[in-house]
Amino acid sequence: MPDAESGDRDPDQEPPVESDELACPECGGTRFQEDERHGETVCANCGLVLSEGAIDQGPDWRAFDPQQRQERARAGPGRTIMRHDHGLGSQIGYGRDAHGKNVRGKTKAQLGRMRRYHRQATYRPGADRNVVRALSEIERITHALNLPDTVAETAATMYRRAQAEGFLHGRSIEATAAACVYAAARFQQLPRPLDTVADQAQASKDDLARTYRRLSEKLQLAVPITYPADLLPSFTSKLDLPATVQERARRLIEASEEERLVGKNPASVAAAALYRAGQQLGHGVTQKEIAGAAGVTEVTVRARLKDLAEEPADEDASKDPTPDDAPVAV
DNA sequence: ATGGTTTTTACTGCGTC
DNA sequence: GACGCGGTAAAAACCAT
Repeated sequence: MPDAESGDRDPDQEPPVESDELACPECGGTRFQEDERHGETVCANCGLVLSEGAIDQGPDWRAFDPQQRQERARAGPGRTIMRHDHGLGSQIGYGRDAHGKNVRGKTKAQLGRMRRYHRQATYRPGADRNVVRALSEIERITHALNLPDTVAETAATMYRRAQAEGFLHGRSIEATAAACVYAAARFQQLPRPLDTVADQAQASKDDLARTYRRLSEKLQLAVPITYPADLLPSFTSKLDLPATVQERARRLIEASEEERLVGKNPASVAAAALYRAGQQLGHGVTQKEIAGAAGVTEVTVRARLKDLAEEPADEDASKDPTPDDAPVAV
């Protein structure tokens, strides 16, 4: 039976509910203040500016058909962290001036020179080329892990910070990029196990673990701990289990004694919970399958089964009031 | 480096299909 | 006999100090 206070877990930790999209990379806080005037989002806890220039990324015009779209478009795509120049680079075009007239002769030659200088000035081969490589690696890993673009963006921000602080010296871009994705995923409560990330990355697990550790030290990342429940969705979809199993697994974890689960690999806890929930609901998966999905061994799953509650916590009545109880007007 | 804890590896036995 | 499951012992990995 679950104890009375099982409803509110981790009393010492702030409940990560205020913002379900983001946690502050500095302090892990999840409460944010919007500074409209400056267009900034600021962590309410430590004051770190999380995003600035929070401009409306969409166009300021509307188009109702492709022709209007063509006519009204003035600017290129929106600002994005996923380009080495944030998508804001400028280019000097060919052939025509601002009035649409052809340019020739002296002016044309001048434009050519300007183009060359511009290119040389804006595209710094060293740093930017590496950023380009890192960003494409971040994007690749993120997608391979079925993580949303917001994770890639957080990872990209982290990577830039890492580079700005000289973290890259003597370290591989690939491992650092992967470490950023791993950390960013955890920040957004969409953790992936370390070895799952390593599988997709161009780095060994050891390499990734070491790099991640150093990275979080260097950037003072307050990465929130991984809750087993956060891993459930990923495993559930891997095994094609119904949502009811996932929900029951979540309640099984809730009903368990917390002391027995701390320090244990959260993936193993999630795996055991899904296994037991599946059994109880007649959607049996084998220990082998669930262990494979979670990246642990069957032995470990069995060990966790002993730590896990036998029966799920009480149904959260407030969440979905059962229609049967509702008074029926005749 | 060290020592405590957790996880993995390897192996065994039992029941079921 | 193959498979799933449960267990154990020892080695390996991990982590804080």
